[in-house]
Amino acid sequence: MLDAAERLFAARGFHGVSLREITGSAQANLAAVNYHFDDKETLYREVILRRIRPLNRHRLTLLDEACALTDALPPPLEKIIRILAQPLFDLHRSPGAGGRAFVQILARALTDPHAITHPIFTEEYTPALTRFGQLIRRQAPQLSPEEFLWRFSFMVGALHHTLATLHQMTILTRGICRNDDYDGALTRFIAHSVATFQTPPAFTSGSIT
Amino acid sequence: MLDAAERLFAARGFHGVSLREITGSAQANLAAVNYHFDDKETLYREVILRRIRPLNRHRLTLLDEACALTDALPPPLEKIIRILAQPLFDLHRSPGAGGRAFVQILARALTDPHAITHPIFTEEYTPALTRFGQLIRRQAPQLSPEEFLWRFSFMVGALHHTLATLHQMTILTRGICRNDDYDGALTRFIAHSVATFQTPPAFTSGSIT
DNA sequence: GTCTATATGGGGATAGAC
DNA sequence: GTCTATCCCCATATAGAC
Repeated sequence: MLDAAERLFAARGFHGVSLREITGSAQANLAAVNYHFDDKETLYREVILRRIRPLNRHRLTLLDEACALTDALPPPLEKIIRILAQPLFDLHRSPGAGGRAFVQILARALTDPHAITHPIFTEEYTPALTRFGQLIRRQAPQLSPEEFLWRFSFMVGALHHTLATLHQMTILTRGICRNDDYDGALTRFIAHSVATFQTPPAFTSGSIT
Repeated sequence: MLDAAERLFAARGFHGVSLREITGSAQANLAAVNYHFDDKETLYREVILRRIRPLNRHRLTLLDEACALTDALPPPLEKIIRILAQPLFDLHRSPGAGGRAFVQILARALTDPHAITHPIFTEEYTPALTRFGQLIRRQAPQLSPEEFLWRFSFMVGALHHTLATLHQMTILTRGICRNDDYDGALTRFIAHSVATFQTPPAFTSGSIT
């Protein structure tokens, strides 16, 4: 049931899917949704929470392990960013369409402003991102806080956009980049992000102290 | 009418808005939509086309002018990327909420897979992006085609994600980056993207030339 | 041409049978 | 607990009055 909902919500969004389609696709009956979950919104929330909590737990565990290895120092940039990104790529390629559907929902939620999902992500996703941000920051002390945060936004955008469009890379690039080239995409994303934070501060045409 | 539709579609998506809300907000009556446009989908298309066509015309004009200045050579990277990005930032800050709403719709459409918008963007937006890609490519000959296209995807993601989340940067960064700092965001995006294409191929953890 | 009134279908939610 | 049948509302679209 959650699987069917996840797939349909990913494809057409919250308002684009009816409970009838979901229960039909899950070979359950209509009342089951309102019995097991309270209503459509709660179902949507459960679809997301089921994935997002283990995802961030997993990431933060890896991050703690990496921090333990380097003792007082933050882990290398390359490692932090891999821990941020790899679990998403793994979800995307995991068996069944569920992981990929979730990544689609995630990418959409990060750009949708007033979606029902907004509070969920503010509570469940942004804090984990912030933790990554803090560690990366310590490896990029040459950047002003402002400069750093804009670049962090660029990185987050690149990551989620790339995951959301991964399934059509073959067609978009006329076969040069392949949909299923997870390793290529991940490796290049990591290198790109490391460079993002290592590039020296640019000439600033305003504000900066 | 188009303005009202644009604002509401941006906030809640195609399925999340009813024609009643649109006509109510535009102080028109319900039947007007079906008279002036054929149906809801056509209205949505018109909302998008009204902005996207002038946007890309403007971009391509600027690009042609820039190419004319450098004769046979492609314009500098920094200039190409500014022409790509600045019109979107300008739209975002243009008077009224319309431009910002459109940018929101654009960002969503680029990550939504099966949305109604998909064919529109394949026809009206991707070709312009491709043109920019070709010119940037000539300024990044050291990259393999594959490497180049992944990085191009990162850049496109960073751009649209940044625009889609610009309105909440103040809150996300606790005041360090400001919602209305268009110049700061644009300048940094350009510098970031130039570096994206100038970073040497193979994975290196050293600093950038 | 514009708007009122309505047709027609589908939506979420639920009462009550089993 | 599970499912059927139904309630009631709201959606889009349109026919026909002015």
